[in-house]
Amino acid sequence: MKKITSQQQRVLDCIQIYLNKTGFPPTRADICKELGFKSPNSAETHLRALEKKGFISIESGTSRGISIINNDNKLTQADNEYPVIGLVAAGSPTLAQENIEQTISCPNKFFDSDFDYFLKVKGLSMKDVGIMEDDLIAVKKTNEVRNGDIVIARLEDEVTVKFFQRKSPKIVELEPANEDYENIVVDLEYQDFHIEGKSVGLLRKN
Amino acid sequence: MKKITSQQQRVLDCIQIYLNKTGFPPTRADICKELGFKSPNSAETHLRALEKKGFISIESGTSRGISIINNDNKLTQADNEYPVIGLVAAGSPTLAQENIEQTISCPNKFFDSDFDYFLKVKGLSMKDVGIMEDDLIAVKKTNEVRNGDIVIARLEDEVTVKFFQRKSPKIVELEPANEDYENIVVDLEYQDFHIEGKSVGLLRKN
DNA sequence: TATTATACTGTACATATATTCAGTATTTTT
DNA sequence: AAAAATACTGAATATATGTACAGTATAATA
Repeated sequence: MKKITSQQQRVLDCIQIYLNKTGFPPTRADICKELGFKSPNSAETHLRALEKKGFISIESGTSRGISIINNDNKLTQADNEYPVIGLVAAGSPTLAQENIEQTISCPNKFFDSDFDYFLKVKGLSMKDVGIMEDDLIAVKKTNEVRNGDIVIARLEDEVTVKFFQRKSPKIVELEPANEDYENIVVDLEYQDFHIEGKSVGLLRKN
Repeated sequence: MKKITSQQQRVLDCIQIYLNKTGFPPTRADICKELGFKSPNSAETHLRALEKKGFISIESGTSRGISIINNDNKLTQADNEYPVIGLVAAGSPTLAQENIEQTISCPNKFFDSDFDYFLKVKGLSMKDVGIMEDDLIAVKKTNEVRNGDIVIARLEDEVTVKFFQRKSPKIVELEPANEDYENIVVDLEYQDFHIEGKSVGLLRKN
């Protein structure tokens, strides 16, 4: 696929938005109205460029005969149902009671990594990295985590979301992103500690 | 949903098949050709019946202005491609250059409201409400906003994300959620100001 | 039984729309 | 340095298309 200019991308984008909104492609005039062009030929030349580069196809002599060519994954991109699990824990972890509140339909490769469920955040212990109350964290179940990862960890009966930091073979520190909260030092030898998974993304509805 | 006749079902199927094949809806003549009718009015009356019964909507005076109304849970609950638009502006708005970086496949009803595109955030002017650099805001294109809404606004040549607050008929205030940034007072009489849309959700990949 | 909905053919026309031609100017590529 | 691509305005036009009007006929409904 050849490279696209910013203006051509705007036109392509405009077509997609128009399609999403109306269910059918725009006319040249529609594109002009949307992007502020004053001549239908402005849209026309952009469309021709997009066609030449293989981003769209244009059916000659056909009104609204534009279709966006999807280079790769399209029809096989089935959605999965992902459960939303409530984190009852407050800033310092309190409870680990998992209850599935709902499911969300979402493409498999929605985040950069695959994931297993959404976790609904309680408390503001990670607010400085933009994780707010009721946000949904996309969690990948794994215990392979690195220093600096945002992890979902269970300490005794309490589940929490924090930065992971291994201090020594037997000491792990869970660090909040909020100066009102304090680091949690975990001694693996004497405490029941488990990494549930790590955050690979975030979803917020408002 | 009212009951459909077999001929009307044939027409509805024809529209869907045509859409799948071409990417845009058929004309009356297309339907006639496909189903063997000899008058465009045959298609027209069927379309009117389908519209009356709520299966499709028809945009008056618009070529190929047919869209199939999704009676929710369908097997073909296809995702839409939503463009990701880069916001080059920093905390205080700097540039309005829109460049689409990618598209994201996402279910239509992913957020509580429908939306038109994702906006990639630059700067930290809304960090206190958990909107961080490179977050993707789901934007619904509208200019109907209320006080307290998170809006995407254009002031002169600069696009920014802020809280919306109407102070008087001619004065609007754009308020950041970060004490390091200051409110922007807009005089609608003397400044070129436009509401691009409002935030209906947020997506973060990490 | 009268009325409405369904299911067509056929003609006609206003307008919605694609598309060409003529320009101007800047940027990128060769 | 020349050629091609990009990025427009503006006007003109052939045709693609929606849509109304005039009929005919049968089935469903009130």
